[in-house]
Amino acid sequence: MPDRPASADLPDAMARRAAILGAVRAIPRGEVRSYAEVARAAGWPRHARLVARLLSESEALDLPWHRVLRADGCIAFPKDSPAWREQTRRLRAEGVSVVDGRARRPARRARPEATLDAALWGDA
DNA sequence: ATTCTGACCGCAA
DNA sequence: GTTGCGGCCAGAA
Repeated sequence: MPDRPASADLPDAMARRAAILGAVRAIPRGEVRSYAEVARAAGWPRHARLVARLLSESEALDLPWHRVLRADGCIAFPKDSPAWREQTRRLRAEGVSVVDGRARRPARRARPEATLDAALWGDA
């Protein structure tokens, strides 16, 4: 059974693409994910870079691309670039706290009684 | 085939 | 907290 020349893995590529775009669409408003998290959720760990590539291509596709950030919480674009500003704007519009191009995660507060022991063993 | 590049990551220091 | 570096994957030259 001959030929299926060079691109036997084209279907594979399509599957990855579909899964990844779906994973991006699944990010709820007001939340953010890293490229690697999206890749994992899509079932293709180690493909964080592919996520970035697909997002850059699918500009026309109406995706919540702005909810995807680097693993350190920073916007992936160069600081102060047009895209950088746009992403900041969109995130803030959804209630995400962005400081200097970086999304702040909900900070855990350390009240006196909220100690490690309290968390583990209960303080009641 | 080899090399370069990119909206990246994890981990050691 | 930060930086550096090797690792990773896919497309273009």
